[in-house]
Amino acid sequence: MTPALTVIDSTLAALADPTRRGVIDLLRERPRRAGELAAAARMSAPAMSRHLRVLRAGKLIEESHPENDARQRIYQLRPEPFDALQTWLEQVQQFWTGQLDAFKAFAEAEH
Amino acid sequence: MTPALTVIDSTLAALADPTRRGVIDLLRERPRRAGELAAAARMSAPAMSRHLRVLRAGKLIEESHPENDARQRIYQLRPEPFDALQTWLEQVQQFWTGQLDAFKAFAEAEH
DNA sequence: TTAAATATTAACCATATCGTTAACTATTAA
DNA sequence: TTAATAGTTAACGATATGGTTAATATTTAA
Repeated sequence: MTPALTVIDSTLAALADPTRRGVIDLLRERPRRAGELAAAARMSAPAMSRHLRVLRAGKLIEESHPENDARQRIYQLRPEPFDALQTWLEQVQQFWTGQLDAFKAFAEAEH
Repeated sequence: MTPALTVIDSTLAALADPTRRGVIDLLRERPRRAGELAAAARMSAPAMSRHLRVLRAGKLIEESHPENDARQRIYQLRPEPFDALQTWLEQVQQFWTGQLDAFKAFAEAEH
């Protein structure tokens, strides 16, 4: 069993949760504070905090502080894991061309 | 919180497990029997059977019987969920162009 | 300097997930 | 028709996941 790359493992694990995909959707528009995200998900701050930790660990988001208030944490998307996932997806999708090849070989053998 | 499409929910949930991604990788080459997949994953047949059920439920794979032996079940990949996932991924990745727009607007306001 | 605000980590609980072995169904082979 | 084969479903246990509230920094405001 070829182990799929560990990189996309944390990415897919992070994306498997609907709350975290909701965060991704929100961050597509613009960076947001942790509190905003918790409110948007109608969820306690600690619960969101842990989701953000998972997204951070998978490097899907990054954290920063606004210059005026060091208590707040602003989160924004990072493109790399999505790029890596897309690369893997494209590989998988090539199975279809492989299917064509297999059919071609089958037709050859058949003739 | 915009709920991300339910379609990709079962897809991502299915892909979040490394064993199931291993199955996907194997099926990229060619269709396989349930028993082959269990052996490749060094896992009991019941365990693999349930992974296959998850992949089937998400329509990532489909089942068929060989014409000569109706006991066996052959599994092969289905492209649709991967296509849907790629579409979602592309939408997410457009956040980057959005970021550029935001920067442009910021620069305008700055001038 | 004391209180409020922002967010995290800690502790806890309910449920889901993933593996095992045992039991069962369906089909093929002896 | 009886036994073997291929696979699934059932039952169970260990661990992971995701939510809650309480406690803990840390920074800002009064």
